[in-house]
Amino acid sequence: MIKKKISINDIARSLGVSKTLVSLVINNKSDIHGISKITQQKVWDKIKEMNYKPNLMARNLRLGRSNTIGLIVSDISNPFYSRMARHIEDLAEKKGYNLIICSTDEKIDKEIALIKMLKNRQVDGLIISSSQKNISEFNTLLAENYPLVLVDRCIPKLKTNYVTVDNTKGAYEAVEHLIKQGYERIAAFAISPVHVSTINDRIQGYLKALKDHKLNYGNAYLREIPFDNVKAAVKKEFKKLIEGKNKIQALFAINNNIATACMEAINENRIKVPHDLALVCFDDVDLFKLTSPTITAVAQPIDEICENALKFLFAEISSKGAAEKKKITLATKLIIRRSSVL
Amino acid sequence: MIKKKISINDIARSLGVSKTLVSLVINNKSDIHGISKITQQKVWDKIKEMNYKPNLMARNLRLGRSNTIGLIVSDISNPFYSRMARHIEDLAEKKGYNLIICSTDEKIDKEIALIKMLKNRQVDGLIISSSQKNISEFNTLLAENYPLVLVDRCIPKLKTNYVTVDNTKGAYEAVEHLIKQGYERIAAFAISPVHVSTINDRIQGYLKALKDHKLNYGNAYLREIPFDNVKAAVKKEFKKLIEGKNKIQALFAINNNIATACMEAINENRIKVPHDLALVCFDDVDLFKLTSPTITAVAQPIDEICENALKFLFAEISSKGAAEKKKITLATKLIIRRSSVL
DNA sequence: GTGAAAGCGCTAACAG
DNA sequence: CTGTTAGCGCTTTCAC
Repeated sequence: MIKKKISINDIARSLGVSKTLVSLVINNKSDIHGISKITQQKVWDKIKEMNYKPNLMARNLRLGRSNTIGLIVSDISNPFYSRMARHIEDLAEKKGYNLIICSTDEKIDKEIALIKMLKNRQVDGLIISSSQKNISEFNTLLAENYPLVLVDRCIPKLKTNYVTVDNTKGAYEAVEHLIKQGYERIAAFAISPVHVSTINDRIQGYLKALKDHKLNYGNAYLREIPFDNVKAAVKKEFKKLIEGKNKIQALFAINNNIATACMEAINENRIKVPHDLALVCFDDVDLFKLTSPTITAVAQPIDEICENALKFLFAEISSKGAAEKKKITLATKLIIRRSSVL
Repeated sequence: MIKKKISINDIARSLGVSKTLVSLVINNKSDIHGISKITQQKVWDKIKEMNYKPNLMARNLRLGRSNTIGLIVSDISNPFYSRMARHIEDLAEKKGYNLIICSTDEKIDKEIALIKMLKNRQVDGLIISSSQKNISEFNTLLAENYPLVLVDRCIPKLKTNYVTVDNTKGAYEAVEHLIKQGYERIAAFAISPVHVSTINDRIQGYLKALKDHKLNYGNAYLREIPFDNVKAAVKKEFKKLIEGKNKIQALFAINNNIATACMEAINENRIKVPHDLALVCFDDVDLFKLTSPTITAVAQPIDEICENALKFLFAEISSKGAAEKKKITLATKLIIRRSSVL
């Protein structure tokens, strides 16, 4: 059995003092309360001797906080989110906060359940890359002044903090780059749910680039890949698109997972990139510079995203949700590699 | 300001009943206490009406648990660990547990501090891929019957649960594969700290394979890359090893990060793989089948690792640390790709 | 300089 | 069937 943990009471009793005194010492408030150095030392000695550790759950209950922040993303094993998680972890730790990480698999209900659960756990603030279509859950959070910042995916009409990148522009630049290389029939593989801001914005960027450059086929080459069946769906659609008279010349993958699946489809079909088909992708992943060929990608400033998100979140936390809501959109960077340059 | 949260007391008062009653209803114990259906319904209605959410921190303090498990790894953005985290998250969630994820950057002191912090937070159990050299911290945990399972990296002499893979054999097979392909001067890039069981075992596997096949240069081609400077160090060592008369013919990268760095070094030096140099790697990553060339890798059964780890951990939790300590070593699988086959 | 007492929100033993 | 009471471990106001 786990040994009975020793509490502040045990320290107090064995020292013949009150637990108030011990608490004051522990929390470095003994000086302002004028507690003698001698007593202070005695307390510290006893704490060490008995190997006392404060119970943070009790402290937090009393203080009405948890020193925990919740991070909700679609899938923590996606390298984009795991890099984000890592950076957030580091920044949070500096302020004494820990991170509870939750994945939704793009399931709206699961996301809502997770938000509720984290609130019930008294998490001090939430960082969410949301799959939500409906904003009512967030309106509730806002009405409660719950510290919240949306990252990656945002909901502009919502009066809350967010930090994202210019997805439309990033996609536009990627597709424009393809056009300038002479490619005309450019397909795009989006991922469901398409209502998510990042995905939708990237689609808009794609469509706008086509239009601005007089490629008038609209969304004829736009495909939506279901989140839970990426590989199979990509393969199937890919096969269709590379056949026939109007077969595509280039492909825009809307995120790193789609790009990876595209590369597999490309290899299976023995397509030569960029000779037979060019590829660009939104999201950069370390290994994209080692694939064959290396993959042109739209890189996001992950560190900056996290730094801003936490700055906003801590402002909310310290103001109890009364901070001015800030919205920031960072720039992406197109990294041109071999998959799009003949 | 955050609105005053409503508590079980508010429900009880507004219903003119005791909070005991409300608590019983909430916890589905009303039937065994014979509380009338009518009263039950009234409670539920009021809960909905007032939008009451139980404060889990208070409940957990009372119950002496947190429904949280701590996961400590060297770096959550390493794909091996992020995939592990994801799977653990899913399994834990099914049992109503959440995950606090912490990265150590291989810093022993940080790991110890994190263990203490998580204990103070009353985390119900710990899953650790430890960088520890000294086992005293774990002995303390064991003496306290703290639910613990080591994953990935283990400390065999410790009487605790662990689940790992046969790193020695995995490395042996990888290196033997190289030898059978005719390569003789095979270097290995390990990563510090080398005392970590997985790394050490892989080194032993490498050395044993050399020895068993009469390659008697011992550790002449073994290099240790510092964890916090992988790319630069790999490049530097790589350059040295591919020059001169005894230049190497093959390279064994001890984990996925090292492999990635090796690939970059290979490209920079315009080395042709596998013609000029073969490469095998411990850890498989999705994108390794898309690199140029594709990379031969020792794959670990991540899902199985996690399933066992959680099975052990929950056994500890439910028995309050009195479960029989289990140790399991799973098999790896060598996935042969182009980087090692002429 | 120090202590008593209240209370954070919850559960559970016991009483009736 | 329902309520009283105690207490998880901690902080903090107020009193001496």
